[in-house]
Amino acid sequence: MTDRNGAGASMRDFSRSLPMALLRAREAVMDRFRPSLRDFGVTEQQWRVLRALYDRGEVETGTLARLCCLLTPSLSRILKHLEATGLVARRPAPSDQRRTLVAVTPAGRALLERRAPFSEAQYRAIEEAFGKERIAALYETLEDLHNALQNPKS
Amino acid sequence: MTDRNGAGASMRDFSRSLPMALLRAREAVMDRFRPSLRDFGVTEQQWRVLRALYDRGEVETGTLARLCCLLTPSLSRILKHLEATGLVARRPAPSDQRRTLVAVTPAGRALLERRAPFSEAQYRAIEEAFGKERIAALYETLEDLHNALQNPKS
DNA sequence: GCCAAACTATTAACATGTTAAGTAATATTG
DNA sequence: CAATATTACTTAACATGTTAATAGTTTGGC
Repeated sequence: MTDRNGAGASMRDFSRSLPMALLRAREAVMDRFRPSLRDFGVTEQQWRVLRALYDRGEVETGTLARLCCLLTPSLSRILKHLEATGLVARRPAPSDQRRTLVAVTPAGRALLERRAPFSEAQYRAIEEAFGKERIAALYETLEDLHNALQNPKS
Repeated sequence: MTDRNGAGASMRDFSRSLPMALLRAREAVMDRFRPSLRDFGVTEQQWRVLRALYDRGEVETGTLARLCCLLTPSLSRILKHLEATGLVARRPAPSDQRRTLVAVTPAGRALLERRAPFSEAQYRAIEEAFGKERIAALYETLEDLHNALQNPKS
């Protein structure tokens, strides 16, 4: 009996929590990116939205939420803020008035391109510290894990 | 030139964002745990706090924050809530009145032990879907990544 | 064409993430 | 030992996470 709480309750060691392990790793990575995000006056989530729009052009809100791993209520507020600061533009979809199309503005694009070099520099530092091949392998493992858990036995 | 935004800006593909990859994987995992958290009326972060206290006994607030990957302002509010609902107890440290010691109460312990089996069942499902060995390897990779990024070149 | 059901986005309410400022206790220095 | 700096925690303010409810559109029978 190694657990300090007795009772024979079979509880896994807290250090073997998968959500915690993923969170700790992610925080270690984000600590490298937070300084420049702060310097450019955007939050992590705002950057994700701008980043996705830069790649994809004009997309629907729902699609954007999936791309950015955001829930639609959060995205709603983020878009309100980004629109107010002139970094994105919204318009109703012509074919379906329920849907909203979002796109990055020239000002948003300019911000993206100004910060990109700082972000890339951190990626190079991370790859140097951990190994480019191990990073590539990690991407693959994480995607596999995501796919494996996507469709439950239902 | 394959980027749809021209301008020659060298911006990595959004799918190769390490924070996004870690977040997507974590969300896929958390989706398995959220239902039972909801059933037991605790948030993810509240559970982390209870879980850490169950393992470690009485600990200082600062230590607890590090263990749970929480910032101290967040932990402050979480502890206020957990104390109000009788799941944890706080007292000033006898040797240093600045510090606060926190411990789980019997009610908190009871909650932990009631939910533990549901959590373990999900771990078994995840290990079955992805492979116990790959999970173990992932833990190691994530910890290595965390350690590699801990002490910057400074 | 009409009505109920399904869909999309938003708002509301409460909890947490993040940074800065504040408060109280301890440690340091002269 | 008094003035100062440091430490530990909390509060404050704004942004997001999460769930439920709401409002406007569209779709599918009938």
